[in-house]
Amino acid sequence: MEDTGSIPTVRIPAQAAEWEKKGLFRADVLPGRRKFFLTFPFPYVNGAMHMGHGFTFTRLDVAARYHRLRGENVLFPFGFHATGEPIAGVAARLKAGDPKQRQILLDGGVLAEEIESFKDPVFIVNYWRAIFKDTVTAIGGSIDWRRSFVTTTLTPTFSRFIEWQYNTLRKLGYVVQGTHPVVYCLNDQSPTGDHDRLYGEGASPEEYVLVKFRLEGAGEVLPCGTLRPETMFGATNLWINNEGKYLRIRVDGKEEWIVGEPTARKLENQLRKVEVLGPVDPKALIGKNVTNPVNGRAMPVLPAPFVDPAHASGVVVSVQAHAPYDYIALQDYLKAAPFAGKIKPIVLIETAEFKGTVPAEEICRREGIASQADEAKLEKATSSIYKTEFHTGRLLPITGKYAGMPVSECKDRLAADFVSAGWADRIWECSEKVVCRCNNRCIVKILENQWFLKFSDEEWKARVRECVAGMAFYPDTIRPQFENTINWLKDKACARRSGLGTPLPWDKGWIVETLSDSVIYMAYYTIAHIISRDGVRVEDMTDDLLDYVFRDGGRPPGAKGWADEMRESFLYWYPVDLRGSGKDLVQNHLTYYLFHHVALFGKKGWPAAITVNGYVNVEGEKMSKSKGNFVTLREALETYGADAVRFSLVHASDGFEDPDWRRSDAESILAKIRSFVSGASQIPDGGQDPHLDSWLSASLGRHVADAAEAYSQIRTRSAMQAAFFGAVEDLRWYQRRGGSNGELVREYYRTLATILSPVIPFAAEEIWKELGEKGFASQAAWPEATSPSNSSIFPAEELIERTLSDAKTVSGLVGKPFSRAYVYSAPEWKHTLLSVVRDNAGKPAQEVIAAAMRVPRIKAAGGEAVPLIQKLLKNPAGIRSEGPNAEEEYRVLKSAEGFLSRELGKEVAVERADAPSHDPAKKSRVALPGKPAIFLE
RNA sequence: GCAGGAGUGGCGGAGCGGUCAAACGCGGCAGACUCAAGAUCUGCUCCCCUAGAGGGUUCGUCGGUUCGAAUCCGGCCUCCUGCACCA
Repeated sequence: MEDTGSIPTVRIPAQAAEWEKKGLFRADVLPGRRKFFLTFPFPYVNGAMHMGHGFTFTRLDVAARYHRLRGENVLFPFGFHATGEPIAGVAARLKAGDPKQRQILLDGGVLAEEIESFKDPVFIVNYWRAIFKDTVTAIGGSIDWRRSFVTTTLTPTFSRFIEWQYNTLRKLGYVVQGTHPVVYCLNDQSPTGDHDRLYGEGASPEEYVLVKFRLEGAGEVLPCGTLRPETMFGATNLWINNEGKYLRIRVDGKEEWIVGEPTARKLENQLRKVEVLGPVDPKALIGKNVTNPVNGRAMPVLPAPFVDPAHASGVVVSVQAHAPYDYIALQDYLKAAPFAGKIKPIVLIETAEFKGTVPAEEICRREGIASQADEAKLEKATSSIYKTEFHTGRLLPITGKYAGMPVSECKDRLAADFVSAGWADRIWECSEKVVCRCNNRCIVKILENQWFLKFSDEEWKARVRECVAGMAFYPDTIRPQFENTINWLKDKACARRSGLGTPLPWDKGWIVETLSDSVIYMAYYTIAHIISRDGVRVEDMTDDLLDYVFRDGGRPPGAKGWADEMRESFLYWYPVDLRGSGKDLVQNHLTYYLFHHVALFGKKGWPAAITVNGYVNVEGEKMSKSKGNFVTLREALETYGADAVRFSLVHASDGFEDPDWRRSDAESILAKIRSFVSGASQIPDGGQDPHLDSWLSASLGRHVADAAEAYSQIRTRSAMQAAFFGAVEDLRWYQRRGGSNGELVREYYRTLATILSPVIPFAAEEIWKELGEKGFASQAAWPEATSPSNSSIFPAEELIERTLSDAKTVSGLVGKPFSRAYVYSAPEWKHTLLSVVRDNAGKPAQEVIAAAMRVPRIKAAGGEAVPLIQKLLKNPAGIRSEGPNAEEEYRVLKSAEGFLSRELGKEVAVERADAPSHDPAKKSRVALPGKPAIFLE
């Protein structure tokens, strides 16, 4: 990507500039060397990066840097996404002089004099792209920038790559043309997605059965929309809005229908031929009779102000017995028109719950529903009856040949029968009222000749499942979510009529839609640097050539050397070893990513691992501009610096819970990092101490191993707990204990600088330089695993820590001043007794006691031994771990006399409990292995 | 509504069948250092008993399995994510 030049942006730390200048993160094919290829979902370039981007990105950058320390050849590229409507929309709104859009840009940090330029979508793309690149560089992103690009025709070679992708998918039969219902705005002439809606988010197209009730005499059809065709056997009357507008129309050149006014256009948009014959006065229909097609019964048309003429056909069939709305409405109507009293509910479904009752009447009685005004209750009652009847209901004999069938099984069959008998038709309607942002009520349109990705294809799905089974997920708990998404995924429209992007190569009126051109661009990264280096021309990137590069196609005759290099590069870098994103992309982008990879690349190219993270909350709340807790990454970097931002983000969550980022944490972490760095610059040297030195080395070894384990699974919080908090705490303890081996401590810092460099690379480099190391911490090798020189080293140190803590507790509890402390280490027979109890774990107390008494030294202790055994048996926790033996314990404590004295500020004497020189309170008797007795005097 | 995930201290969160009052971090309290503040260091920090190292109660909620449950199973409540032509 060419430099975008002079757009003022984010301050780049000198260290980051140096890494870039030295090309530390440029990765090229190194045959034989293990590689690691990871990708971040390229951001959509229409606004600043925020903490959410920062979190997902940092987790990946940490992984990149960790794998680099592991000696792998790591490729971490970064691209930009511009496909779709929003960018074009910003430019268009600005051109139209929309003041809101202008304000949004100003709020986003755009200078007033720059606004004019935002009328050009290309400028918008370049503007944000430059800021993104600088932000990513400033946060310490270890990116190979040579491979950057932006989607859409702005990068003609990328567009060519997308053309190849779709040509290939089509050849493979995965792109098909279809006809599909969508929620649609006739005013905007486009599908209305959730985000384009004023009301009706979540609503989707739903197919109604239109039952054709014929007017007596004239013979026009009053089609009634219903989702419960089975209840037609119990229809009692029709409802029509006597105040509404209705039309007489001819449908498909045949029947004449009377429908609500909007129905005409709906049907037209659902591939029906509609001829409007003129208006109809609904009042004229009131009281007339219609014939129920399913059973020939006559029933009246009644007036109903609650009927929405714009919903379905605008004419509604009433089922007194099973629809609470209809039941209550009729009760109301009867008050005004007693003649209708002869209308009786007809029960046609039997359930255990409503046996022997008229269900609608029954539920209204139970719920105390008295009028149509009780809308909330009616809604609940309706869905309750529906569920009960659908799941447990059977049709009664009145339904003729369907008698006895469960509702859940016969519903679809019955609808199909009605349609084929000519009794019914179908119409699509939104599952709830949808109003477009342009304030127009949406309808369902059946789009013809739309291009789809055939995600419903079972054979394709089976291979994606195979791919998932072979993949690693971090954390693994998201795996079921992928499996599930594969199961329900249906065909996906992959092209739109407007916006930025790449036209479908065979049907240029369509542009490949934004989620559909961002699924295999990882493969493009493997060749992007060759394209820009050699200035490869679009016309040379033919389908044949790309087949050769990516799909083992034969080498085209005229292929140049760069083509071979591309192929080698692709084969070397693929598959993607790790892709990470927020959890919202699991059910769409990440799953599509798997489908496309499975379709286009051989098994060796299938993704290896995915990591998913939660949403960043700020100060305990979801980040939002209106709450005032929206934090841009740039602002955070300027306030706290890259290391503190990275550390605080990455330390806020391990798995895919939503991390909570707080400024106070960032501040406190910043202080800790500074203190850590300054510790490395002033290392005292006081010589060796064999015990303490080997304890410190062993502790470090443990932290290194824990950190490696955590890093490799992207458990960044745990990694920091080991590599930072744990390690720093141990060093502090070492120094407090009197350890001061300068050489060892330097080595300690050097190791920490290395293992912390994935998260705090800037501090790591600073320490690296401070210690006089050559090169970069970012290029160091992960430390060798070490194991402790002897197994009791940790228990021994824990003994000291515990003894100190106990002594302090006791001294606090005594409540009176003391001048000397005596520490009595447990006698040998108690250690022996402990091991006897341990060896006999699980046996009855009598047996354990008997076993202990067979040991002479224990028997000699007599009366003291038995209560002790009972106590140990009661609290099995105490007998689990193995510690130092009696002699070691005494030695360890004795050697810590000086330390304990310093800490307590009083003279401390360590003695053997079985031979105390001074024990007026007989405290030595309570000494236990691992828990010496303490006496303060 | 459907699918998946989650509910542990003042807070963020470890733990995922027995050393759990619960790692680590934040916040709070006390002490050291400082003229002071900040930073740093050292303790304490669920509740109830007991106060010389102790005991008990708790892990959304109600049940169940088990010698033993925060951990496994079922019901309920609450929250998060997605549900498609939209990035």
